[in-house]
Parts: sequence; structure tokens; C-alpha cells
Amino acid sequence: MKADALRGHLDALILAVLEKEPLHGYAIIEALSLRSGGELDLPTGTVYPALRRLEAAGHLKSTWATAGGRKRRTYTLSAGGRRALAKQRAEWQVFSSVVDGVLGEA
Amino acid sequence: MKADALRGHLDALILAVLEKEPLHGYAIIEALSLRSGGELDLPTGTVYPALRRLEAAGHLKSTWATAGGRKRRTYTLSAGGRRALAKQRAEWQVFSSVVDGVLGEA
DNA sequence: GGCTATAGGTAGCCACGCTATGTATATGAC
DNA sequence: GTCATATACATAGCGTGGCTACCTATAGCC
Repeated sequence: MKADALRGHLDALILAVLEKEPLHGYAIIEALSLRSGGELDLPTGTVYPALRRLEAAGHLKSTWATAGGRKRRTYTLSAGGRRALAKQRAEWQVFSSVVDGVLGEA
Repeated sequence: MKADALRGHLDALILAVLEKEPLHGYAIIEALSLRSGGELDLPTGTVYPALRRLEAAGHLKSTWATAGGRKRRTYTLSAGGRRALAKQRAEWQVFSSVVDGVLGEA
């Protein structure tokens, strides 16, 4: 998969995996890999800054915890985050059907 | 639609509209608008540089023509361009099903 | 000691879509 | 006759965000 295919779509993916349950950064990377059948193997340099951005935008809240001697920052979806997720899901629908439509006319 | 949702997908769209027939730049913009139901209204500052890149990459060939006093640069899909299109269609399938998969688990 | 997995982070690169701006011709309204 | 609009091409420069590369630290196993 080309590198910047993800541009503008990563936020939606992160919000989506946090929809059911709060997760810490490392677990988010694993969840994305799992849910994508191994297709998504995102580097920490991609995900951590994205989480910071999403928190700064008010879509996520984070709290520190310690588990097994290791520190974890756990991210929780805020109300605004849920709204943003709904909006981005709708935008994805539009976008993907546009691309399908253009590519599909063989 | 968010600005850089298109990142990494524009090339495939352009190659796709040139699959059936050669078109000049302005006509490509109109074809994309038409095929997307008006959803895509790309500025020339997006499309013309993209066409140059695609030509430089060997995916397109261009020839000048004059129609009604106006100069047109008409772009034709090369053999390499057809291969690139096929590849990018496949990549889009993977990408879109990955995103659908992650977003779809409500 | 050394390796892997787990867990967090930042600095800086760079590709590329977009804004803004410029050029030029044809057509029709007024 | 001039103004707006559509047609047609082009480039300079901005901004952004995913990526590479790097750093820190603990736990567990060999």
C-alpha cells in the first residue's frame, strides 16, 4: 500500500478502534493491524503524533496508568470524538464511492 | 470532502478517465467532475502539475493541438500507464476494504 | 550479557494537493 | 465597445502530515 494513501484517513481509523473501548497507543497499533488483516503496520512515529493531534483537537482524552512496571497513556474517545467519527465515516462513504465511481468505469 | 483525502489517489483517477479516450487537461477536470456527480472540482493547480508528473513517470504522452483558436495539450495513456492504472486499481481495492473493515465495526 | 516484546516519545524530511496569480482567446450580454 | 464568463494552459510557494530515524526504558528469556 502506497505511503500517503492514508493521508486524511488515519484519524478516522484511530477514532474507530477507540469506539468500543479505550486503548493505549501500542494497543491501537496492534488493533489496527489485527482489524486490517495485517495490512496496516503503522510506525509509532505515525501513530503517537496523530494521537497528540486528536487529543489537542478535543477528540480524545488521555490518562496515565502503570501496568506491569510499564507506563501507559490510555486514550478515551470524547463526545466530540464520537461526533467527529460519525462525520468522518460519512465523508469516507462519499469519498470511496466517488473513487469507486471514477475507477469503476472500465 | 477534506483536502488531502485525495493524497495518493489522484493519479489513479486521472489515469482512469484517460483509459477510454485521450483528453486535454481542462477536459480531464470536467470529466472528473461529471463522473463524480460534481463531488470533484479540482483546481488547475492540482491537475496540471499532476499531469506533468504522470508524463515524467512515463504513464502519459502529450501532444499539442489547436482547436478554435485555443491551444490544447492532449494526454494519451501509454502502455506503462495502463499497467500503472491496473496496479493502482488493485491497491485501491485493498485500501478501501481495509478502511471499510476498520470503520465498519460498529 | 544480549535479544525480543512492550511502551513511550521527538526531530526533521519531503511529496503533493492547494491557493494565488498570471497569460490568452472566444462568445454573448448590455 | 466593454464586461463577464467559459475555455485553456501554467507556475511559485505554502502547509501538512505520514514517514524515517532515532532515543529512552522495563520485563522476560536464553
